[in-house]
Amino acid sequence: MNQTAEATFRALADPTRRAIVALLAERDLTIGAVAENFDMTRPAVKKHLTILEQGALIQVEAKGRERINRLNPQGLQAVTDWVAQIDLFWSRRLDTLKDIIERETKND
Amino acid sequence: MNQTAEATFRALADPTRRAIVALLAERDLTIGAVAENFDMTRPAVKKHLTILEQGALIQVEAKGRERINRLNPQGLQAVTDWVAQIDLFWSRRLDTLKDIIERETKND
DNA sequence: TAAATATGAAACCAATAAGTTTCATATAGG
DNA sequence: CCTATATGAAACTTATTGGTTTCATATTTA
Repeated sequence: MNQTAEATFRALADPTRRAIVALLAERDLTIGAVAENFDMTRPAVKKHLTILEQGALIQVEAKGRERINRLNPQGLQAVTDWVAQIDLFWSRRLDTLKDIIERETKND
Repeated sequence: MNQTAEATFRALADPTRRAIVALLAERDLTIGAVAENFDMTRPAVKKHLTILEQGALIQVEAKGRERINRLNPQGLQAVTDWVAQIDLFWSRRLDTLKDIIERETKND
């Protein structure tokens, strides 16, 4: 597991941050616009956005005095990749079990 | 997002717990056997296992005085489902952008 | 049945996380 | 230029988390 995946899973642990990801999947938003969707202060939302950026889940583009927050699919890919790796181990194991059963059946 | 997914993301936030999931993808293990793989006390590992169970990432089977910990693919599925939903929003958005560009091109 | 083994659970501690308030800075607009 | 707007960042508070030690309980097994 690389450093980015570490930060990515940490970022997704919080429900507010997952909600922000869902918001940004639909449209790019400034920090203030994101904050309007939550019952907390703007600085709190800004902290969440920083953690999402560290987890490569969003990218931030400076545009004048605004900061445009945009979803970065690479972060989600890191999650998908990790799950796929676990699934691979798991399926190999099921295959082994199937082999064992088939071998035993053949010996009947 | 349902309650299980909430607990699942929380469970995966910790690197030790992700390592436990990777271990259990290869073979079922007792609590003690899991603990042998980490530089921490057995009670600490047991706490991690409890959190993984709450997140539906593992299932625990009592067998005499032992507790067999087994991977539960349903927990991973919850993660995959969430990512797929975000990807869906994102791809819809790209489609919309593509439509806009095509429409503009047609007007040239 | 007594000793060893595997686990459960409570009490406690230090670090981190999530939120707040407050103030500073940079850009837009009239 | 002056004011409003959008954000940055520090300091602080409280709750949660991840870990420990300690002791109790339930099964095996000699």
